[in-house]
Amino acid sequence: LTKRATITDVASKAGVSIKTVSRVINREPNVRDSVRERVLAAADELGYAPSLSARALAGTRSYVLALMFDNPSLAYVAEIQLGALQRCRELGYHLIVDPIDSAALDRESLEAALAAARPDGIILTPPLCDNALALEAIEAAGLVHVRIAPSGDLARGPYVRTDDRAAAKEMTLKLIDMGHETVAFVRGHRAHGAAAARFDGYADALKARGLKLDKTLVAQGDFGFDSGAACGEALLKRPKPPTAIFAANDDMARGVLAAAERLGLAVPEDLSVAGFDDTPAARTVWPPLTTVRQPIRDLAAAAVEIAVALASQSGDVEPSRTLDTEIVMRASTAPRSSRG
Amino acid sequence: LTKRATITDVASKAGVSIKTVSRVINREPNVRDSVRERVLAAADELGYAPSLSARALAGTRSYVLALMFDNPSLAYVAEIQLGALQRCRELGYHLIVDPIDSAALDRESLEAALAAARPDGIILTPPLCDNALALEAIEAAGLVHVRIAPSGDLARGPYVRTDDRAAAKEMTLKLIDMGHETVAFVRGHRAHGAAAARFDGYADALKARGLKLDKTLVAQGDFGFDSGAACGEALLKRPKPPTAIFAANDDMARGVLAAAERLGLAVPEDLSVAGFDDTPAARTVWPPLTTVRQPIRDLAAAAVEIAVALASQSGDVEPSRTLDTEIVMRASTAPRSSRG
DNA sequence: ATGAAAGCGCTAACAC
DNA sequence: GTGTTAGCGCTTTCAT
Repeated sequence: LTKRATITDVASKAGVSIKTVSRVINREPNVRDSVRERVLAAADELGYAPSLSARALAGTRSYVLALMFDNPSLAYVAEIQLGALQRCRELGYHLIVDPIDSAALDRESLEAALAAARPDGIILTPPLCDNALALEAIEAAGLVHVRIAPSGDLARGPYVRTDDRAAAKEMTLKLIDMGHETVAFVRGHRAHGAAAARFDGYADALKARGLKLDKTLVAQGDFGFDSGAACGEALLKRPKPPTAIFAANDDMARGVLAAAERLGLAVPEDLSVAGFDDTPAARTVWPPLTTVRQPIRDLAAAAVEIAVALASQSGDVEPSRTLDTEIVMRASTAPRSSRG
Repeated sequence: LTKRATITDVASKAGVSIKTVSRVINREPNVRDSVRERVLAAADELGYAPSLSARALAGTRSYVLALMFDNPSLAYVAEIQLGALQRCRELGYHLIVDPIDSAALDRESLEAALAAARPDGIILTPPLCDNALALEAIEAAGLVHVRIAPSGDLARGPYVRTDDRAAAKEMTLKLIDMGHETVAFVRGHRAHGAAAARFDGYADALKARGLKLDKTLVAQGDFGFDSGAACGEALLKRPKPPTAIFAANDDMARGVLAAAERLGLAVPEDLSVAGFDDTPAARTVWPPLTTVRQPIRDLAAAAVEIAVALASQSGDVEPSRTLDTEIVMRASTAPRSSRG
């Protein structure tokens, strides 16, 4: 491994002082264009890349962002990571990932985790982003933090999210407009903010079409596959079963699919099933699930952008953003048939 | 954010020089026990944690390990990460995760990725750990690397793995000993080394029970769900269909399950299905899959241990390890019934 | 608009 | 067994 070029190498090659190189690298003002170009050329030729360690040691920033999560969904976390990582690279930042055991969460271990890598900012995924203890510790440490898809308390600080309520409304409307008069809903975990928003969207849609909310058509799940199966079975065993079931996430929708199968119902001929999230499993299950796709990577990338901007205090960024979702129609839904 | 304690603070508090503190922190010899304890106590009281940046800048180690992967299975990568992260923390190391687009892999981008964060060592997951280009670049950079579950070329360098061949043999034996005379096999992707090992294990088992390998009972898949479904259908449509199908991974086993369902076969009454990997989906599919569990976290943790030991040249470590697998019996397999 | 000098917190090399 | 000194590559502060 050949030794890496340093700021001194670049400076002498460009015939300037290291401070000038520093200015150029950090996009600071007060450098003549001609000098700037010369420095840039020298840096490029030498393959110069500033040393993170030296920068962190000398300066106030660490050029590190931490992604903290306790999300049980591996697929979700993996997508978040990918999106965050990519934008971090583009911005010259490093990302450390920090799985948190929220069951054993205490102030001390949190502070230890924060102290370990002195990040410039923290990205929080749900449901950790709604954890009071975590938020308090981070705020007390005075660290920049950006929440991804927080449940509520939007005023508390920067966040990025999608409009789950609007998306759930749109999906429900699609089902109704396919001719399904009875669209049942399987709610998500009570503690999870997205669960409430998605249910509200379902209710919005019924209202918009002049249908009234039938509480016996709403089952309480917990976002897990098993709860979806149980809720699905309960709903389908009713005297007048629904012809469409909209579950608040894909895992529960897969559970509904399993229940339908056990009861000998054909999907989508006898029953339409829709999910939410567009997890990888939504595509591989049979029939493939109609669902709502969230731009998970984009959410993470946006969170990184905001965190970096906030940490470097570079001008004013919009500290929060709401991104669009997309409905993905697949084979698990169909217009209501005469059989249904 | 209150300023962090430095080595100087600890030194003055303990009444020694900073070098002595350094010795204690780095577990170097030549410190009296009484002094060591005094230093440790002072460090503890001050909440001292050495600055990564300063260490990296001054020393030869960076205290950073890189986890490079291009594995399409999010669940696998997530497990690997968890295991690696945990051990890294215990060893005072940091982990940076580095998703690689192996389709667009070239020497230049690889070197850039390696240069970006000057890690002390690299952990490679399959199939990246078998990528000649990647290995060459890393070796050329003179970096310590540990491969997780490499296909072959075990002499090339340190690795950790499980004995897939032995595990597949064991699973096949279980199926045979349940009374299944015709156990079919769905092979994994040709380029993936584990695929070959698992098939070999299947063949070993047949041989061990004096059965001869019937090539028409072996289907070629690619580790994907769809290939499993296709292979399953082909196998089950044979004049004399197998009563058990062992797929080389869970995704394909789920495909086989889907095929059986479409053909109206009950699992496990008409057909036993087994997979490999114990992915989360193996538990949530219906019926839950009998499969082989790999100690993925342990593999990652072992890889980290080896990498750190190698990077710090601390004594001699066994540079490679083979960990045990475990067979998980679930409802997708049953003794051969009269119906089968 | 540019530069000189002083550290940041630690390890390395050598004293004692 | 313990301490001293000189950097590592950068940012910061203050001159010019």
